[in-house]
Amino acid sequence: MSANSRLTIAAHALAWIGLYQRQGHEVATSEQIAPSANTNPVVIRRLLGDLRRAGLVESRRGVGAGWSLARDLESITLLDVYEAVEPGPLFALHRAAPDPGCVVGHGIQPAMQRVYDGVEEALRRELARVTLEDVLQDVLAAPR
Amino acid sequence: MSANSRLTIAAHALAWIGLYQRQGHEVATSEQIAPSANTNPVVIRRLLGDLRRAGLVESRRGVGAGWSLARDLESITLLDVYEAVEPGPLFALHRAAPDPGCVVGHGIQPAMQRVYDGVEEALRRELARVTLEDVLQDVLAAPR
DNA sequence: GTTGTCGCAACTGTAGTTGTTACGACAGGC
DNA sequence: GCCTGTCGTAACAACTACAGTTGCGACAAC
Repeated sequence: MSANSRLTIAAHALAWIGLYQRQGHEVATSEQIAPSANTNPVVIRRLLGDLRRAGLVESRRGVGAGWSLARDLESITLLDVYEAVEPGPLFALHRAAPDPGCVVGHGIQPAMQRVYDGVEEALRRELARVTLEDVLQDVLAAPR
Repeated sequence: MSANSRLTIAAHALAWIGLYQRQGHEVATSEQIAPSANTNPVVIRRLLGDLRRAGLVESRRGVGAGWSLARDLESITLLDVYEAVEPGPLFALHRAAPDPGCVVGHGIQPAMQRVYDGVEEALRRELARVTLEDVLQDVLAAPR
């Protein structure tokens, strides 16, 4: 289906900034992060812009500018990141409204919406269980 | 994100066939189902073709042909339908492989894959809880 | 004023989904 | 044998989403 990697790249950028700051640096630039994720600096800036609007990171402009975490990695869950970078619902209802004169067409949308609400809730619970600190520790524990 | 309605339309078609058969008809045609879902018969045939490959419906050709359920609505869960019509994973990893020389780039993919496996498992559990009989009953209970 | 970086708009390329047309394959009725 | 209705499937266009790229203005430190 979607094959959308926004959440992956956003988590990558946050873990990178967190690790970089622990090594004593103040800020990280999109030009530093981009090669690690093998993408373009503008892609990083777009995603970090979403995260800034959600209050997860801060940016400074001018010479010596860059990005820094607004909250600890322990306090940021993947659900926070997901909500910041993924706008729409997981599953869509009918693109064009079904026939309201048909019994099925009339009742199917609320029925499916209830199911989809439950599915999204389960997905959110699962994402909320993992913090970015967990992700970073898992990354650092990877075999060389 | 994806805004993909394949699961919705597939469930709609199955509920429609199930209800139609309970009204005493042998088979339903894609031309009958399509107007109820407000889409094209070929879209219905494509989705029902996926469901036939998964063993959920059967099709007959020739005059008087059409589609019929291969299993009871009670025994078909939305997970069965999801697996039949949705090919790929929910979240993708990096489109281009991250820098293996960077600590984060090296360890991020297995770390995120573990998270995504858990999320998909939660989604599957949730979809498996709902049968198409549940959906049809919910549809029939909708206010007029 | 020079420099380095973000902020953002514009455009392209690629892929997935949907909608549509067309036509062959098949099976039943005449 | 021919006609008819339906599936099966290919081909194509339209639309959307995301990724990638370029360009340039805004801003702040020096």
